[in-house]
Amino acid sequence: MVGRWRPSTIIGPPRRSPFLHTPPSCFTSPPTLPCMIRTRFAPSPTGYLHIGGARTALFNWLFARHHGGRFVLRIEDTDAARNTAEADAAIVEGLRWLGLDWDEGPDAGGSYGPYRQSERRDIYDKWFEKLREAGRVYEDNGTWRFAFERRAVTVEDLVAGPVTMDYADESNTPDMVVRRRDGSYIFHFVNVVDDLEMNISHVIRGDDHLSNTHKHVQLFEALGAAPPAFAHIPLILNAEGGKMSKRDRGASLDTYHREGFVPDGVVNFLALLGWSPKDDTEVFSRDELARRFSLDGVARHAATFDLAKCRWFSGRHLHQMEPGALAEAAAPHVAAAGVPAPAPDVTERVYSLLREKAQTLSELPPLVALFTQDDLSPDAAALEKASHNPTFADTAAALRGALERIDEQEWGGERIQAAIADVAAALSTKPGKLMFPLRLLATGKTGGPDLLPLLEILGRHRACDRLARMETSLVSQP
RNA sequence: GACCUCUUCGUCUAGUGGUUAGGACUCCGCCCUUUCACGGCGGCAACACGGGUUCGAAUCCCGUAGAGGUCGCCA
Repeated sequence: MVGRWRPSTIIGPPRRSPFLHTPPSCFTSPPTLPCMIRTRFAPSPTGYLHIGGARTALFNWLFARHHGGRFVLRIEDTDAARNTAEADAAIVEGLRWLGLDWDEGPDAGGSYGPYRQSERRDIYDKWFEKLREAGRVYEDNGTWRFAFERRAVTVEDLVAGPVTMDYADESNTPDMVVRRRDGSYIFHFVNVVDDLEMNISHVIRGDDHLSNTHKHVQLFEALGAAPPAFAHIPLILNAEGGKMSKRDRGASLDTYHREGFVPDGVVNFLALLGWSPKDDTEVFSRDELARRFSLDGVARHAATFDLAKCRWFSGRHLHQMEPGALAEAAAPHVAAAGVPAPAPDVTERVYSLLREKAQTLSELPPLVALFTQDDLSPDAAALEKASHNPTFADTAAALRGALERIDEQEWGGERIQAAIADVAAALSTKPGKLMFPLRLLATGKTGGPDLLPLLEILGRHRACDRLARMETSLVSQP
């Protein structure tokens, strides 16, 4: 495809063509080596990391990692009025939680810093002077406007393809303010200067910047630089098909953190929201995504956010977690729910039993409670099941009696199973028929982890104690 | 309003002139099972609309409608 960027073909100096932007240039030498891919995520700290921003960051990260390039974090905090340190932290925390590590940034250093726009004033002044010397800006009521070339400009977008804007039509494209009365600079200018100064090779950003790109290309040209390659990724829409706003559930990334979504699952979900591997594979690790990611697979159309599917991806990744890692990840949620953590010696067993029962970490506390809380009371469904079983009282008594007769030293899955078989024989029924009543007695729930291992982990004393208490609650029903 | 972009099951998507339009989530049914899940099998469900081009169009062209974006001393 014309204008598509091919690493192997980029070997000489940048091509200069003021009105047809052909991406990208390779600034580095020696020219025989493929040029360094450098992408950046440039959020404005507004108090939270938006789900769309998170995906933009992800795509930039995936592209850089795929090509062995560098991923840069740059904070666009030129609007002092609404930027705060806390807002700054929210973005960093969000990216860390997703596992998107950056090679250069405010806290990571790098040779293109500083990485906060509020600290780059001198750099902007320098480039603005260059613009003035070139006669491309003029003063207007105290501000400084950039004079566009009044011609058609075509951007070869790596996702959208060629997009032409006719700058001869001034009504749509008035010369833009680049410098405010107070001497500060506006977004378009600082954004271009920073991408230029930081040697960004590929600008991967939201579709909402597609129309801005023609302005940026003109700015790059006026600054005497070859523009980077551009790739505009489609926006994320809310469940109603409208633009995702901060009011929408799930718009802020920390929601997923708080609600116990597994970060790998969220990454997987986000990657497939607008990008396709072009086959039927759905579940990817972060590394697999990086290996397979390509701008060719990025869709042109916006995608509607579906929380249920995100939950499913979380579940798929949760099911694959090692019990120890799962325990660690679940611990804060378990603690927050006021549920005691399992004893260290049984932690891995507990979590390997619970692993496939949950899709998110926040579903785990009530399941962990089955192992660590003895003052459980039967839920409504359990009460109903027991009350509808005319022989429940007899069965319960027999089961409790049989388990109580097991010697402390012999307590274990096999011995319990034998006891159940004895009761089954005495009651002329099948052992399998007794499992459900026993579950009701042991947990007060109609569902849950494997019963025998659960009883084994509980130990004879706690198990029998529960049986007795639960029998009272379940049998004394009207 | 002008300009730019988009439009395949409810949702995420595959599909680049010839397919029974495929997969996934959700939902429903069955199987597995000591329960709940997991898993397996099956089902419901889509080419926005109208014109062309073509032997043949989801795929190419034109138009219409709808949606989104840009047009700020916000980013």
